[in-house]
Amino acid sequence: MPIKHTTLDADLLAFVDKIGLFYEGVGIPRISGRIVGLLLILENPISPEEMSKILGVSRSSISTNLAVLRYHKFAEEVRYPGKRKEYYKFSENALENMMKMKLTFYDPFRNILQEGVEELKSKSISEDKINEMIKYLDFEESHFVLLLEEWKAYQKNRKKKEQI
Amino acid sequence: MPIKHTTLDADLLAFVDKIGLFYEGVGIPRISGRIVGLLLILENPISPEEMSKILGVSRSSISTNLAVLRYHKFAEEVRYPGKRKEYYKFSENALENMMKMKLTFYDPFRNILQEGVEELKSKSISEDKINEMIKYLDFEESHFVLLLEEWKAYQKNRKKKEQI
DNA sequence: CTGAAATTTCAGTCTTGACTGAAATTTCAG
DNA sequence: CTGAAATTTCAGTCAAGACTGAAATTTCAG
Repeated sequence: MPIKHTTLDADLLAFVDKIGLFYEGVGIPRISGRIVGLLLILENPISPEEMSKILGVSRSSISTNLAVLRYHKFAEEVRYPGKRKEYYKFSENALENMMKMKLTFYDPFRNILQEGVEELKSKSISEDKINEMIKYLDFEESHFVLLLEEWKAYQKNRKKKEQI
Repeated sequence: MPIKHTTLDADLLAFVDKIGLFYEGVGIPRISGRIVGLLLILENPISPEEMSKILGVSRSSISTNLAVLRYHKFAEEVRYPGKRKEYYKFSENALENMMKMKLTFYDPFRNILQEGVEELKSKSISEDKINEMIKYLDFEESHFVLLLEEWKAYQKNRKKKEQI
């Protein structure tokens, strides 16, 4: 049975808003950030309807922002049998998904550089700076692969400990 | 003596524009991206005046965009004695600087989370998701430190080879 | 199946911030 | 020092996109 969330303590709301501001500064809609903040502090899943009320934001805006959070696997849907409403929680593997996103973040950029170097060989351009950048991106990607592995291992280990 | 850059082959301009579009997609002004592209392919430093002409962008816009590229140590000023103009090149340590930026990128976010967990202890919030996120950020940062070290070592080694 | 309850979509508004041109300021060659 | 040549700043314009409310669509409890 889902829990009802009606309002939020001013301090908690402030916390949620700070996260929203950070998101905005990084070019991600502020409401997305505020939803993330909300999901972070709440123990139980919350419905879009409730988010709308707590954050003072239109229901439709919640809907579109949830769509992208869902798409990036940051927020996860939860359903309760007998209830028609959707509920959301902070995704189980949100952090792992976050890392995976970063892993492929520069792929399009790398493609541009790679194609550039290949197609523009004839022209009188300086290739070395571009090649160095490609090298750097590969370097970074390979490290993210390692980071991802280690994080997963760390998580697995941590969950084992919790069970004891 | 600086070299004059007047126009750019259509293909090269297309390459430069693609980089601009990637930047825009990531929330960075497109012109910044186009300047970076320009600096990447050119062998020799270029003046803001020339950038303005080649990119078809107002002189003032070049100026403000250069200011942020300079601030982030992506572009580097070059002066020629006897010439009043400034010239710019892709910064020598641009990639290293890029990495350093990433290293501190999440610091403000981490602070928000940390303060949140401390100040909001009394309230009935779920701390574990926040703590896990902090853990993740620390994890990522420590890996970036390693990455930075390795990149510097790689660079040093590469430069030694070149000298031979 | 049905229709009430919910979510999503979409056209329109509003806000933010990128870009421009003109004015102010700075920088040096002479 | 001087002033011409360059850069920077700033007010104003414009465009992109975040947010809203209403309409369309989807989803299930009954």
